[in-house]
Amino acid sequence: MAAQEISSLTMLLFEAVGAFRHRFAEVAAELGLTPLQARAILELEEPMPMRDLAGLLGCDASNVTGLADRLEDLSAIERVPGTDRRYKLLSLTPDGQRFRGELHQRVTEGSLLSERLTRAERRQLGVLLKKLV
Amino acid sequence: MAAQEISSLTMLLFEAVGAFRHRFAEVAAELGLTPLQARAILELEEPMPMRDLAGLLGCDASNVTGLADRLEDLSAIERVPGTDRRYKLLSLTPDGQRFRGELHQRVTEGSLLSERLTRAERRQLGVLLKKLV
DNA sequence: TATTGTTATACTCTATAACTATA
DNA sequence: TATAGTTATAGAGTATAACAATA
Repeated sequence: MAAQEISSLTMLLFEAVGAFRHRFAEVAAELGLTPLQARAILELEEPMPMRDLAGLLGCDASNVTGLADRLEDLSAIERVPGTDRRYKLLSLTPDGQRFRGELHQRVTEGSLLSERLTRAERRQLGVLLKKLV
Repeated sequence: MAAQEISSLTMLLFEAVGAFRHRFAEVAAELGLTPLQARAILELEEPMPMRDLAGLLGCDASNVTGLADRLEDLSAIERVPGTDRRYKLLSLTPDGQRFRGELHQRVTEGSLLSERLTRAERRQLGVLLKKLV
């Protein structure tokens, strides 16, 4: 039945992401980062307003203040003024870029995505997930 | 490049699950449950040892003690002895079954999984996620 | 010895509400 | 008025370590 199907699939999604969450937390910890800090660094390919980062992280904007503070303490980012003076853009420093490169590499190494899925399946998964965000 | 692909897909997975997390938290709150309590109730289709539930929830077994305590306070579950006296099985009560039915229904209503994906795509997503857990 | 569950604890993540500054 | 960011706070989730009971 359909109802069962949807909620079972929702549970399955939660279970699946759990495995990634653990591995990701390990990788982040190896670099002295919390998982959320690591996610932020990976999302900051380009400088972006704090509010946009909150959107990508799926958390309230108020939480990004402290997150950005700690990333500044780590010399990973800096706040740069936007054209509109209300905005502060978060921009990776050279140290932040190095964090980002390390994260990319370590997240990739031994990922379930490469161990359990073929390239075609990963592409398929990407298409499906993009429809959901 | 492959490295980029894997970590981008990982980030996408985190972003996608975020939308579900918010909706799920709302539904749980409507019933006076925390998201984790709601997940536990949905996982407990059959009675299972506390440790097994920890596995499904992706958290340390130590956290299930307090979780089970609160679900007992809500009359949603009871601890029943297993054959091996070390085990305690968590079993839904009639109240717990009602919670479970409500959760199934509300999680399904207006789910992104039905709004954004076709039936075939949901089946596809299910196959891919099962390979990852 | 090994495994299940419990307790205590500390840290991380998260939302809400009230605030300031800018538009 | 509306929006971006900040601050303070409380609640939820999480792992670690040490422990008792059972196998």
